[in-house]
Amino acid sequence: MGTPQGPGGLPLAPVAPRPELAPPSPRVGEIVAVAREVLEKEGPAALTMRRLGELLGIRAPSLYKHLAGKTQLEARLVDAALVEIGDLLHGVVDRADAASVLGDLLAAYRAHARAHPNLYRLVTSGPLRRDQLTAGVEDWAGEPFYRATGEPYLAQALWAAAHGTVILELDGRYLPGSDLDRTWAALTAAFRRPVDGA
Amino acid sequence: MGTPQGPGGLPLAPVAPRPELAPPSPRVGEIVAVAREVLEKEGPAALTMRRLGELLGIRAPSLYKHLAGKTQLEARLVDAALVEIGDLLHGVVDRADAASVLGDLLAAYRAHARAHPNLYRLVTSGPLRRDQLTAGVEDWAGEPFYRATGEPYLAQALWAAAHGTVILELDGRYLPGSDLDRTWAALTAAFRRPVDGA
DNA sequence: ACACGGTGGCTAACGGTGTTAGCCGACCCG
DNA sequence: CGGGTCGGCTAACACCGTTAGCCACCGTGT
Repeated sequence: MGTPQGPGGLPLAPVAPRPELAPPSPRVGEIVAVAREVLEKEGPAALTMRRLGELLGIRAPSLYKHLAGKTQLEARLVDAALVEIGDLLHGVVDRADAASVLGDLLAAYRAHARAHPNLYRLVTSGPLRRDQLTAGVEDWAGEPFYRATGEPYLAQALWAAAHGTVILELDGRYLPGSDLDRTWAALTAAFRRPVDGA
Repeated sequence: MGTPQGPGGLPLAPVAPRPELAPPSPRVGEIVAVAREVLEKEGPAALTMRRLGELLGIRAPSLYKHLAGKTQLEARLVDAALVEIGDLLHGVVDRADAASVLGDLLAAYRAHARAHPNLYRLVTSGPLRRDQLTAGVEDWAGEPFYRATGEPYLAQALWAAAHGTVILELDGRYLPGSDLDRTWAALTAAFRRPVDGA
């Protein structure tokens, strides 16, 4: 079984609908935007209700007039980030041909995570409160891996492997001096091999 | 290149020395033991200086007579856990033959993480403070992946993939209803393939 | 024109966290 | 018997998320 192909030898077309996020009130949108900036530029420890208030010219308790709590705020960030990464990866798969999908997909996944490490960590680590998220957004973000592999469990394994590889990179867990490009090449080769053969 | 084999067709012998943890004072050992129990049985949120003091019949500030701080305590836990998992995985590789190493190794890794989810999370997530750890313990714990693959970067990729797959499992991140055994089978197959061929 | 109600600020406060300072009793050793 | 170290204690600090309650403003309906 090779890479799944739609008409013209292309990878599978998307099947999950692109989710539409509920548009937040202007003030909420502003808060979420500031929160994202704080998270990305100052790190997770700085993502504090008081810090957000400070940047918004407001006291921390006033934030609760707009948001139910910090976890809901984080859910908004996760929501938006999932759509963003879903768009990115779908676009990559759209543009790739059967021979290069896998490498392109992994490269894009890695690049995005490295460009937004704190956001990536927020999205992917710890238990996920699905009830706080927009329905379908998770499927949308993960689907490119299915489009690239054509088999749901291989897709999950690929996604999980990519996640593991990138999160360890972000956290600096590899042995010092490692050439991470080679690690990624080894990972890509492992998942490409079944495609070459058979 | 197939699975690396030592004399008799076995996987590579260990090369990193098994690290010897500095024996803590009795009281420190007691604290670390209680901390581990709290972490595993009550979760990371309960791993609190005050909670530890309570269980030890002591006030939280008194803990600082024995430990430099919470991060050092966590480092002790990580240290011990790394040795433990290293022993486990080395033992698996010792007992396995070339055909089954990979599957056995991944199965053992997964089983250990699922048996101690909170400890596993502590060990593997977030930035690693190498200066707080016993030298060599990281190498020791990771080496079984090298022994099973014979190539350092393939070993890193395999470890990373295993980590990603298991951490998403622990955090309940896969789509509801997924048969995780199949995901693991897909992962194992991806890394076994290069061994079969060539 | 006036009262009303919602919106979105505010302060004060609570219970929780890790951590520091400083006190002091007990114990061991010279 | 004196002194030092060890290991407990209380008080306190700064910070966290969060709640309660107050109030000014502003748009709307009568």
